[in-house]
Amino acid sequence: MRIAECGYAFPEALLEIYRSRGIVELYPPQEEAINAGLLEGKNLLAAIPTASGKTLIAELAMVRSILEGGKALYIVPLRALAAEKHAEFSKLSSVGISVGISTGDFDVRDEGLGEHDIIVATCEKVDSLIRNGASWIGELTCVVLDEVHLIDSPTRGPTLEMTVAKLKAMLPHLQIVALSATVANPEEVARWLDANLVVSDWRPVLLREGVFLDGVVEFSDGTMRQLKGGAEPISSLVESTVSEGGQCLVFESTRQNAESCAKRVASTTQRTLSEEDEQAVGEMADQIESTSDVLLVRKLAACVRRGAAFHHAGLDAQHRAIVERGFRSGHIKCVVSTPTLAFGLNLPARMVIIRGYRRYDPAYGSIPIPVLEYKQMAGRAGRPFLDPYGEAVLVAKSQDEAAYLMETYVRGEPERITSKLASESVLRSHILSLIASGFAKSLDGVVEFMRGTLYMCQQEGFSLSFVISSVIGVLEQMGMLTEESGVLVATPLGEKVSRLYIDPLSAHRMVRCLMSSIEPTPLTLVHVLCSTPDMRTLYVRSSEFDDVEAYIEEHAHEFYRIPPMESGEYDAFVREVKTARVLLEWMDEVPEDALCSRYRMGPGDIRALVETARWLAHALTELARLLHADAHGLASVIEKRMQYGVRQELLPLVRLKGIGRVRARRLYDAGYRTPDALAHNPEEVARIIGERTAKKLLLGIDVKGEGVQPPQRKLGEF
DNA sequence: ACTAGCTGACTCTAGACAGCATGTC
DNA sequence: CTAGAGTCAGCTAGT
Repeated sequence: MRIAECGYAFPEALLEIYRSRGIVELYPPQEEAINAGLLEGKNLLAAIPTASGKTLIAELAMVRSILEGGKALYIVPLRALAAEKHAEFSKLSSVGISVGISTGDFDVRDEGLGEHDIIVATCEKVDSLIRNGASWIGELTCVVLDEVHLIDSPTRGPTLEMTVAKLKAMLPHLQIVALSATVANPEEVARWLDANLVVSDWRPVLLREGVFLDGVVEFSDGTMRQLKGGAEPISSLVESTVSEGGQCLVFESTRQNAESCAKRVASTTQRTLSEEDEQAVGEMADQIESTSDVLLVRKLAACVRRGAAFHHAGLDAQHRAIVERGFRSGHIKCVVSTPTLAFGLNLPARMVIIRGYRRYDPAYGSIPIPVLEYKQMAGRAGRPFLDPYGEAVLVAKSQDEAAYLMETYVRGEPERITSKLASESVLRSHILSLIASGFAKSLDGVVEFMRGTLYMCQQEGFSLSFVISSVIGVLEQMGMLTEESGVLVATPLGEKVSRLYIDPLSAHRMVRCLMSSIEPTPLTLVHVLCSTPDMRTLYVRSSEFDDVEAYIEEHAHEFYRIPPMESGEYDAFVREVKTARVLLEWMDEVPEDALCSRYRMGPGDIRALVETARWLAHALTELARLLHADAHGLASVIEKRMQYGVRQELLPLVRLKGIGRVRARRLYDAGYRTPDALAHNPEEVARIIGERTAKKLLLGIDVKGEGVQPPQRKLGEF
């Protein structure tokens, strides 16, 4: 079927956009989706492989919906994915469709958001927007759920499920288009969504899957490939692909393995670099080196310079972006990644090598990854239009293991996905929000609402009411819900907690600390943040244990509560304290590279930690305000100090655009304490922070003392 | 007296969403 | 539904 003959009269301008991208004929799964009523507003679940044209299915549905006068919402699981989709849909601007994005770190102003035709957002953000009463939600006519199989995740799945249930309750005529990887039970999910189902394993590029053992790859179709012998397994696989002009993506299970593998592979890729590659790769390496002195970053630069790279969450966003761009442009020949890339961005390669098929899980030890995850990774192999085929290879070390891998993964079927909603810890937060936002007014109301969830579809005849009533009881005890003449309502505290989007238990911890008699210090408050379930605490190595304990003893009077040493809580407490200590050092201006080497973390880890702490510090400040607690002032200072990583005396300076923790400290030590003081001595300021920065800075300071003017944004600076 | 090299016990392990109001070195 | 790479102390054999 041609896109122009799909039975819906799309405007010529849109067809022209598609033609220019080479899209004329629809892929078979896309045709099936249209036959299943996609363009008649029917709900649809498409369970099809990566790269088989999911995005176009969603796009056509959204565009149709908008042409009929509606509005569309595209829900993704990751911020990086939101940015990617936002960029992609922005191409529709030439047909008059505008696209907005809303995630925690990037937001096109909230009121403005509703004016767009398509809005891309993470599911947590959508939930938050609903809780905060964004009015444009009511205008939606089409919602796309990207990567719905995420519903299986114990941590993130329930949010998606509840958000969908809320949307369905608010908008009975909403068209839902769900996109999923191949799973064992798509019918169940389709039934939940009341959707027609399209299942297909069609791919635009041939995919061969196989297992590597002792220099030979055995593919599932029975063919074998002998590799040039001798070399280390990954290098010989990389060699075979790269020498023929392809690229490789390697999945490892730990960061350390990823780094050392990238280093080994780099000596192979180096030999294949063309002159142009060398030039491009050298520039990227210089760019990476210029940003940071951290050992990890230098290692990365060294790999990139030789045409390989590693990719994991210890790198911060800018480094990851350089690696991703370098790989897409073809100059970086091989990327070795931890699971960061398994779910995240769309980075296809001719060959995907799965080296680490086991993953450590604190509860079970080392366990094999789910088949579903393997299929996701393998599906990355083969770039449409660019590669003649794709290959996915698992690496085995013995005959037995090879047979196991072939059986389990290559020939195996992916698992069922199941709702993870029925746990008290996730229900706590969601039940509070149901009552605070008016979706339910009683125990029965909550139970009734739950009928709209996947959980109730999968567990028919099973009741959640026991857990729900116990959770309501807990929320009442915490003072977040009360019953007034038979109707459940949220207290002002409960209302606030729901909007702040934190776990009620986190809020409860904060409230108890704020109401206690202790005279709080920064450590007291930062530790409370670290003791909440919303904060992921750092691992304490056995070699660090004594040190942290000594710190606890020294600061014993500053903690709101110290669990007894024999209790099961004590280990968790030690982790909280270590985490608090790192954050306090950040707020005391310890340099990034010192933190990285002292605690064996990467810049990305620090950024993530600080970001979470700042979010919780904001919540703490708001709760202190609500409760008129004495600690409000201190909490608010901590929130700002956390944001910038500075001592209190730098706060006036750091508010200025272009001035961060390092420059602010230099200026302060030179005697400049306020923005005003800077304006009076431009020459010396220029000497301290450099001329260009100083010029940009002084443009923003109004000498007459009327404060800071809106900054002039420079285009194309990056 | 010193040390390269080996052995075995022990250690350690992936990722990433949310508020609010604007911009690092 | 519990692995495997890395690290380090302690030992030995060789210089």
